[in-house]
Amino acid sequence: MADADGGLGEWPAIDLRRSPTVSEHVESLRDRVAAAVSSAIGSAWPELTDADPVVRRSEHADFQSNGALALSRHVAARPAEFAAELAGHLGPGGGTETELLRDVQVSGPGFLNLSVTDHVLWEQVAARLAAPRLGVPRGEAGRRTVIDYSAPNIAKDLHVGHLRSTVIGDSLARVLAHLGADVIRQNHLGDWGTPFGMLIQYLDEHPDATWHRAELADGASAVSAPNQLYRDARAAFDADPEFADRSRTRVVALQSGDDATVAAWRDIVAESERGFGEIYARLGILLTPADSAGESFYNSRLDAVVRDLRDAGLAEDSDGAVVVFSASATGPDGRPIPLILRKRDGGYGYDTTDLATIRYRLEELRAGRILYVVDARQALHFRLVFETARRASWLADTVDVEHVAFGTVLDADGRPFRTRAGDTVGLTALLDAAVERARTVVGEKNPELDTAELDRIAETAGVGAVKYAELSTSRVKDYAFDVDRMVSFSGDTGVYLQYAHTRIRSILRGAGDDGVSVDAAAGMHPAERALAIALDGFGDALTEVAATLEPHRLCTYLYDTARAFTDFYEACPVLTAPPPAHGNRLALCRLTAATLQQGLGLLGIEAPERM
RNA sequence: GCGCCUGUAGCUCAGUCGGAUAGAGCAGGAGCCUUCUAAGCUCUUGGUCGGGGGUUCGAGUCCCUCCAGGCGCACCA
Repeated sequence: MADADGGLGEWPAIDLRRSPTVSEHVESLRDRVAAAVSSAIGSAWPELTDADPVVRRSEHADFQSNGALALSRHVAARPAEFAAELAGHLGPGGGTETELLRDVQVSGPGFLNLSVTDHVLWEQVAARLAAPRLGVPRGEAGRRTVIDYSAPNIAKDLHVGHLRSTVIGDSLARVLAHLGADVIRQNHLGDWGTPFGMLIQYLDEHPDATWHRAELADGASAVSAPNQLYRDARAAFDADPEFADRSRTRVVALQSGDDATVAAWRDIVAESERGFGEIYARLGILLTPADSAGESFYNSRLDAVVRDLRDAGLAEDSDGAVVVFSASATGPDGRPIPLILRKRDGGYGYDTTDLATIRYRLEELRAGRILYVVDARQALHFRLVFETARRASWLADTVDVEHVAFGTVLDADGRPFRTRAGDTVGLTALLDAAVERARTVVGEKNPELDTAELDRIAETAGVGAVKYAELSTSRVKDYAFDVDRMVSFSGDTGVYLQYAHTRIRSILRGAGDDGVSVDAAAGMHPAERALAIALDGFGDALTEVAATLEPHRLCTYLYDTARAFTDFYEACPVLTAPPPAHGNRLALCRLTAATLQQGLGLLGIEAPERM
């Protein structure tokens, strides 16, 4: 399993013909080019100092600046004239950037096509290989970030509906931590409420029920055992009104702290958490019981939430309940929508609990950023919770609180998976199907693998395929759950990335342990250029993920990079190349392998040595 | 009724404060393994970017409006 930092190993020291300054942060070429253009704009038009030069990757050159199109009007020039003037302050024959830029061309209505020198590209490759963490900036350093994700219900199986929150939240935790954030993971378990009366009462009346993992026969799924208990108890609850009454009495006993009842509750929670732990381990999810802060954790804080909102004048009595009416949202009757702090029967619901979570994370965890990775259908709920927290002055403008929403998982018929209904696809069954498929494919492609390694690779590929399928599409859209597509191993899939990585490792094994020497004076094949430029953008991609909280941008980046490598692989022999191409290409291989391994690691996906 | 989200190739999806002929994958068609792993590569077929207005040098992207679908809106969480 990859560690929190993506599992990047040690790399041999490299020998540089022309040694650049080795620093932890290697500024990306895009940023360097942008700085050069910005500087040229400032020297040509002092009033435009600090204007955005709008430097992007380009199909027509290495980069392009679109700044002239928008900026020219500020100095009463035509865009093309502006661009031509700007070009004169850049590049060969112009300014002082001959080292960075080899070509500057005005094109179209005022685009500035910018190409960097081979020299500076090789230097970037060498610098990233030499730098810790591939030179990625620590842009999130010092920011304490709480991430709430996964949140399964005790005594129920994790199913496909939990997959998005779990996988997306985990990847965000990894990316933000890698960029230096102080990440605190929170697993908001559904570990409290009326179902527990039913479960505990059922156990009390059926002492012979076998639901602990230790009691199960070999081969039975320990994960499902508490779920079976839940189904049995539910069936009894629905069929027997007297049992239902006894269950309700049991809920009261739990809430009032009855020793035997609480002990039974703890037992059920602990057993379920062990089951979750098995799935998390298999999926490579970082969550541990230490990250659990479920509904029960907030019990002792709920009274204070109600009291303080009352004292603040925000809460009021309504129909026997205590509520806070929204200042911005209205319901079908035209009246403000309430958050229900205390129900008419005196109980608390999830409105109160989530107010307690945000308060705890602000006041006790001292968070600077709080992320709730939760289904998009909860959007209004979180809007009201955040609004109330602001009105109560718990939440200041300096803290970033976001509902990281994701679309609903639909079944093959386009209907949402129901949490409460049975017959959802369990995660274990899904993973087993993916791994089985992978086992077949791996066995065909690579028959000489022994059984143990075949099993290991199939697990890595199958689990990776499922996770990549969840991560590679944009968050907010609903999506149809399709097992066949998920375990498909061709095209834009996790397996493609893993496979690209293994091809590189194969080359590196063939090269032995030689140190890599980069000759920055050497020329570059077009495929080498494209690969080097792609590799240089790793930090930019990660920074974008941290800002947008969209891991699919990292997937897109890695796929593009793997494709660039594949082009290079087809066009540029490595082991048989003469110097200096041999060393330079080996350096590209090393950096690509490291970038893919690191990037996959930040998605929570392993990068195996062989497949 | 109000609010939020979505609408891009047959299917699944990308599309970077608005940028150059709208890109991938899958599926369909034609090729490529004496050469570092063919889970790959090359070529090819396929588009009124839901419709209509507007903003400007330029709109899939921003604004307005309509259409279609999904979700949410008091005591389940």
